[in-house]
Amino acid sequence: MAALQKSIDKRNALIEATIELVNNDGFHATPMSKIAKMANVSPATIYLYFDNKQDLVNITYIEVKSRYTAYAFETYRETMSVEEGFEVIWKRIADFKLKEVADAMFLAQCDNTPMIDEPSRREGIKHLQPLLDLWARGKAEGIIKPISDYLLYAYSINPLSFLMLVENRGAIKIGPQELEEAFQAAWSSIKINR
Amino acid sequence: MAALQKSIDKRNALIEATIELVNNDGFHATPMSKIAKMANVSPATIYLYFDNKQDLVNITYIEVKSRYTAYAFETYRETMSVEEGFEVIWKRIADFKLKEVADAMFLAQCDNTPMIDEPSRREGIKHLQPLLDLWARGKAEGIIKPISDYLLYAYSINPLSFLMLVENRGAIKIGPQELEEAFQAAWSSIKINR
Amino acid sequence: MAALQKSIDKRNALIEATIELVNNDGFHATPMSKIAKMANVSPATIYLYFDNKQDLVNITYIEVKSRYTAYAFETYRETMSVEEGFEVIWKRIADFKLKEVADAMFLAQCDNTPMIDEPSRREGIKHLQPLLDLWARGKAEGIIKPISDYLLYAYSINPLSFLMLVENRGAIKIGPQELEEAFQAAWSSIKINR
Amino acid sequence: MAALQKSIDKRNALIEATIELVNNDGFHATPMSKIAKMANVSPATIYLYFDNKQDLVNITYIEVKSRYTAYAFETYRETMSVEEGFEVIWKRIADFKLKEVADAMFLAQCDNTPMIDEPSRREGIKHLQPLLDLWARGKAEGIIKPISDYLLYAYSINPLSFLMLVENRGAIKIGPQELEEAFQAAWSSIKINR
DNA sequence: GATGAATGAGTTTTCATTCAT
DNA sequence: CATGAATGAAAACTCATTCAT
Repeated sequence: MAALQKSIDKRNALIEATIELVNNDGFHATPMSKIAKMANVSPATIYLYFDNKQDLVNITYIEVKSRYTAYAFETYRETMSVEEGFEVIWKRIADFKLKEVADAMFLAQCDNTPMIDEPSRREGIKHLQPLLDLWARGKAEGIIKPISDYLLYAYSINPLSFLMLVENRGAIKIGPQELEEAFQAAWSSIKINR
Repeated sequence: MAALQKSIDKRNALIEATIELVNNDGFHATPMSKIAKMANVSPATIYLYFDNKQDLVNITYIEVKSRYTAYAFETYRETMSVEEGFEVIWKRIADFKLKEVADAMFLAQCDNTPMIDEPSRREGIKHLQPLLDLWARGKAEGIIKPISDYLLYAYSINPLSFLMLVENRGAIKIGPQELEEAFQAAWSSIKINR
Repeated sequence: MAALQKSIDKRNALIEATIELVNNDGFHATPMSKIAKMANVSPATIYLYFDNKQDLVNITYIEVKSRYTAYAFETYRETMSVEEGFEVIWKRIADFKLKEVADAMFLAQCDNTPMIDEPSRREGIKHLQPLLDLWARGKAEGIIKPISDYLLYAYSINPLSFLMLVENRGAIKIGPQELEEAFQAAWSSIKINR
Repeated sequence: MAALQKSIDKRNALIEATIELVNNDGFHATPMSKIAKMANVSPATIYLYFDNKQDLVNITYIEVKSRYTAYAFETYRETMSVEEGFEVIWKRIADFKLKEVADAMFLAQCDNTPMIDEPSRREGIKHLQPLLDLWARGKAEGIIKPISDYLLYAYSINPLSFLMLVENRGAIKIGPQELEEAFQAAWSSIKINR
C-alpha cells in the first residue's frame, strides 16, 4: 500500500478537472497546464498517471461511462419483469443525466465529437449489456418491439441526453411531471401496442 | 467579374472545407491553414471573408442549420393535416440526416460542444417555427400530446441524430424498413393514444 | 497639367494620414491599409506615389521638416541684428512646435527613432542653414558663445521639443508667460554674459 | 538552484536584448524571436518572464529609467548647497547619457514614441523627486528661477539627450571641454542672474 | 513520486506588396 | 490612373511534452 505510491487522489483530481474544463471549453481548448492547475499538481505530474493528453481523455471517458452504467443498473435485478426492469433502469439513467450534469455533458461531448479514439469508444459501449439483455427478453415475450437495439436506444434512452442538454442551457426545467411524460413517451415508443 | 469581385465561390469553398475538417478532427484540431489548403486559397484569404476562426465556424453553423430547416420544410404545406404534415416533415428531416451526412454530423458536433457562441446558437434555432406551429395545431386538435415542445423534439426528431451517428460509425444500416420503424416510434411517442 | 495626372491631392492626403497615424501608433504599428483608408484611396494606390512604406515615411519626414524650416525662417531677414534675428527665428519655431502639433510630434518621433533612413535624415537637416549663419555672425560679433552649433541648438532650440511634448501629454500649459521665460532661458544659455 | 529557479539571468538577458534591438530597429521592428535569439532562449521562454511584448517593453522601460535615476542621484547628498547639488546631479546625468549609451538611447526612444503605455510612463517619472526637491530649495533661496520644473528640466537636463543623440550619430564628440560648456549653458539658463 | 522551468513545433492572425481588371 | 482581392512571409503567442533536480 505504501509501495506503489501513485496517489489515487491525484489521478482522480486530474480526471475531474478534465471533465470540468472540457465541458466548459472543449477538448482542444483545454490545455494540460490548466488541467494541472485545477487539479493542484504540476503539468509534469499528469504524465506520471497518463501517457499523453489523448490517453487522459480516453481514460476519463471510460471512467465516466462506467459510472454512468454502474449507476444505471445499480437497482435493477434480472428477476424483475420487463416493464418493471425498464422503468427502473430508465429512471436511474434519467436521474444520472439530470443530477450528474458534468458527467452527462462530458459524455455527450465525447459521443458527438472525434475527440475519443475508436478503441476507447468501443470499450465504453460494453457495459450496456444488461439493458440489451432486458430488451432481448422483452422481444421474446412480445412486449418490446422486435427492432434494432439502436432504434430502441435512440427512442427510449437517447432523448434524455437532449433533454439534459436543453435543461442545462436554461431552455426548460425537467420536473417530476416532465419526467413522467418523458418516461411515457419512451415506453410508448418501444413497447408493442396491443 | 470573375476575378476581382470577392468571389462567393471562395467563401463557399471555405465553408465546405470547414465542415469536412471539423467533422474529421474537431474544431480546435482544425488549423486555419488546413482549411485554406482544402479550399485552395491562402490562409490570409480566409480573413477577407471571415473575421476570425470563431466567426468562420459560427457562420458555417448558421448556414448549415439553414440548409437543414430549408430542406425539412420544403415540401410541407400548412394546409396538410397534422398527421400528414408531421410525416412529411419527419421524413424530410430523416432524409437530410441520412443523406447530407456531412452537414448532419457538423450540426451534431456544434450542438453538443461549446464551439459555437450563444448568439449564433440562438440564431440557428429560429427556423424551426413551422414545426412548432404544426405541433401547436396538433395539441389543439387533441392529436399531439400536450407536453413541452422540447419533449416532443427529444422523442420524435432528435433520435434521428443518434441513428445518423451510429450508422456513420458503421454500427447499423438504416434502410427503408428501419426508417418506417423509426417513424412509427417517433409518431407513437408524441401522438395521443385513443 | 492634364497629362501627369497623378493627383497631388491624393499624395498629400497620404502624407497627412501617415503623420496622424504614425503619431498615434508609431511607424511599424501603422499598416499601409490604414493609411490608405484614412486617405480614402486603395492600398495599391499608395504604390503609385511612393516606392514602398519606407519611402513614404522618408518623404513625409522631408516634407514636414521643410514645412518646419520654411515656417521658422519666413519672417527672418538677414539684415536683422543677431539678437533680433534670433528672437524672430526662435519665436517662429516655438509657434510651429506649439501650434503645428501633429507635425512637431511627427518630427520628434522621427528624430528619436530608427524609422528614418540616413540619407533622408541628412536631407532634413540641410534647411537649418540660415540659423547656423546667424550664429556664425553672432560668434563673430562676440554676442553668441563660441561653442559648437549642436550645443547652441541643444540649449536654445531643442528644449522647445520637450516642452511641446509635455504640453501634449497634458502635464503643462505653455502660455505667453512660459514662452517668454523659455525664450529668456534659451537666450541666456547661448549669449555671452558681459 | 541554478537550473530550476526562474533564472534572473534569463530575465536580465531578455531585458538587455530588448534594449539593444529596440535601439537598432525600433520596437515594432523587433520580433520576439530576435529578442529570444539574442538572449539565448526559446521564444516561448520570454512568456515565462513577461506577459507579452508590451509588458516586456514596459518593464524594460521602468528598469532602465530606474538605473538612470539611481545613477543620477548616487553621489548627491541633501546637505549639499544648491549649486553644488545641481552640479553633482547634472554631471552624473551627463555621465550616464554619454557612457550608458544604450540605456540613454532606449529612454529617448521610449519618451518620444507611443511605444510605452501610460501607467509605465508615469511609473518611470516618479524617481526624479530629489531633483525637484533641490530646485524647490533653489527657488526658495533665490538661486533658481521661479519657473515651472518642466521648463527647468527642458533647459538644464533635456539638452543632454539631444547631445547624446548627435554624438551617437557621429556628428560631434563631447569631450571634457564641451561638457563644461554644456554645464555652463545649463546652469546659466536656470540660475538667477544677479 | 513530484516538480516547475524550458522549449520546438505549431497556432491564429497581420500586413506590405502585387496583379488582373 | 485607380482599384480591391489575393497572398507569402512573418509576426505574436500557445501548448503538449520533457528534463534536471
